[in-house]
Amino acid sequence: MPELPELETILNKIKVHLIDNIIKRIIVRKNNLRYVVPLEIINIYNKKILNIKRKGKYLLIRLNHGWIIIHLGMTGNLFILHKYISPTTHDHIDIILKNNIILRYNDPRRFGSWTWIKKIKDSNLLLKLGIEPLSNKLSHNYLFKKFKNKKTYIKSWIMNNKNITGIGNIYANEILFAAKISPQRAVNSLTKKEIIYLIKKIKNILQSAINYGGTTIKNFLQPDQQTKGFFVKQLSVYGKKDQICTYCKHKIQFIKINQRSTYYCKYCQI
DNA sequence: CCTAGACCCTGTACGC
DNA sequence: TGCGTACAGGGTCTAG
Repeated sequence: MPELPELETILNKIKVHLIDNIIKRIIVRKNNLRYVVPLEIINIYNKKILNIKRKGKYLLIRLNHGWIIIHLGMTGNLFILHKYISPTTHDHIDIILKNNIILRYNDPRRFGSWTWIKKIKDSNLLLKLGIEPLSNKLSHNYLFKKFKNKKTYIKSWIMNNKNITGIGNIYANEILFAAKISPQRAVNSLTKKEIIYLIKKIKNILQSAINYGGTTIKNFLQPDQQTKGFFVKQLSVYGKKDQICTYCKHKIQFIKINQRSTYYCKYCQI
């Protein structure tokens, strides 16, 4: 489910409730997520939250003795509750805050993870991550160097978090449509002009999706547990197999690339 | 190093 | 309506 724009939306909505607040305790109802939830998290009592930020698709909650690292996997969601509500089947973790606000983690498929690290530089998960797509590090020079002699499909490449963090399947499809580049192009075949245009579209699409509060296909809801992500109305190709391309009126194609659903227009995307 | 494929888990949508 | 199957926004691990 959640890619960079959804994570950014969640972060912006929850941080006002978390920063400088005190975690009274953490209730873990189910600890077998992608990784077993560690005791360092279960045993947190009366600790102040110093900061919270996003890196790629991870949320990093800073306490004075370490960091809680949250990944939402495919179906994870975080909600702010202003009063206690009985948990439902997949409400696996509650962070109980001092003023009885609760940050609740729901994740039906349990592909998400809650891990603990003492220092960022100790974290294998975080150190392997590539550059932030909305930062200045995403430049023509960077991509040109990385693309050299590589035949990887461009879609696989931009979705690989070791290259660029935060771009998942929905936005990879949308970005390549906007950039007019076929998802099956080998990265070393892209021209300078195409790379520059691609970078522009990566930034445009992600920023626009953040502005719309993310994309709700199935179950993504913003932390108020009611608001959906309205970027879904802006989608051009994702989920639109056999529908008509708005530019050329041909049908949107559907193929699989590395087992992931891929939608594109074979006339607009070269 | 790289890539493809299996796998983790539950919910749903669809065809018969 | 009920059942079986395929598929879903993520990432890791293994084999080749």
